[in-house]
Amino acid sequence: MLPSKDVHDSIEALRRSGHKITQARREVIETLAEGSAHLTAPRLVEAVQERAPGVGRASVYRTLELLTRLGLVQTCTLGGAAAIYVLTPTGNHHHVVCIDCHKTIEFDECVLGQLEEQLAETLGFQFEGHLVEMYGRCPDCLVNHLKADSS
Amino acid sequence: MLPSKDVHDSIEALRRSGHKITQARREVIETLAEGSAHLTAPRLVEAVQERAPGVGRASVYRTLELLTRLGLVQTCTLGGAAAIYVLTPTGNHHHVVCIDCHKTIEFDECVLGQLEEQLAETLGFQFEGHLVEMYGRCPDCLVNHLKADSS
DNA sequence: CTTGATGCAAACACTTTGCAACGAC
DNA sequence: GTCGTTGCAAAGTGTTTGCATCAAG
Repeated sequence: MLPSKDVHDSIEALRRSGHKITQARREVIETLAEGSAHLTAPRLVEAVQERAPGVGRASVYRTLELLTRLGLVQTCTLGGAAAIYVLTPTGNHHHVVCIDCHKTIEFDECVLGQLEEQLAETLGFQFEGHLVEMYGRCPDCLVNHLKADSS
Repeated sequence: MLPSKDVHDSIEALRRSGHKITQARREVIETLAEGSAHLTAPRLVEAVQERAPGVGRASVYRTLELLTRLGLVQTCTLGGAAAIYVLTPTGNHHHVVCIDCHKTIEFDECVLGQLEEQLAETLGFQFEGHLVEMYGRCPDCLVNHLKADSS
């Protein structure tokens, strides 16, 4: 996998905010960027240590905390109870999640610009990003669900 | 506090899906409904046990799992790492969160109807609800942030 | 060099599970 | 009376912290 734009942007942002670019941080960022992973913290630890066995659990947690604080990573739940970490240097993220099989699809269409303007005016907020999760049933699970209902 | 519509609706949904209405479940639902609480699981346990000292930790967790599975409760993160449980019998929830002081505001305006239709057509999903979180700085924190920048 | 960051291990916190007893229906 | 549900305590995971060492700038 080529070093993605997200990886580069995140590292630049880290540098600009006065933090050191260490191997541990680089590995965490690259792992997050890989195949738009939807990883919980424990699974991220696993994945990072697979690429770089030397990196400690604690560093992964500390890096997540840092990236989250800097706004480079967003957390979401995809309907579950565990936080999932997503690299989002742009600040925005949009998911469609199947409530039965938990399949997750990302999309880009964003209709929130107007809402953002409106809320900025009403509340005086200055927005930096947003997260949208849409819950429903995918075509496959929809069929099974309807079957189960009519039994 | 009057028994809210959300409480009533949730209990009815529980009953309809064939589950018993126990005191533990009632307490969890009422606690979630109270003052539109934004509680993590451990804080929910505390809050429930304050009203009803007899209710066990495990029952709170089991009730959360059940309510989530039935779609009566949604989880979100408000930008943090811990899941927060929100009673949403309607399936939808919208937050504005300050990334500095974590103040949270709920709003109702929803511009996602059109997007929902569009995605339903493209992906074949049937949607049951959605979650929106908008991250930014509240007016107070915005002032402090700009001050800090120019120092 | 300096100082922030790291890895480790231990402490701490959170969540799940097995099971006998209970209470909603 | 039945069987789903409960509370408890113990087991199992996940997360944080203190500290000596290391390496990025």
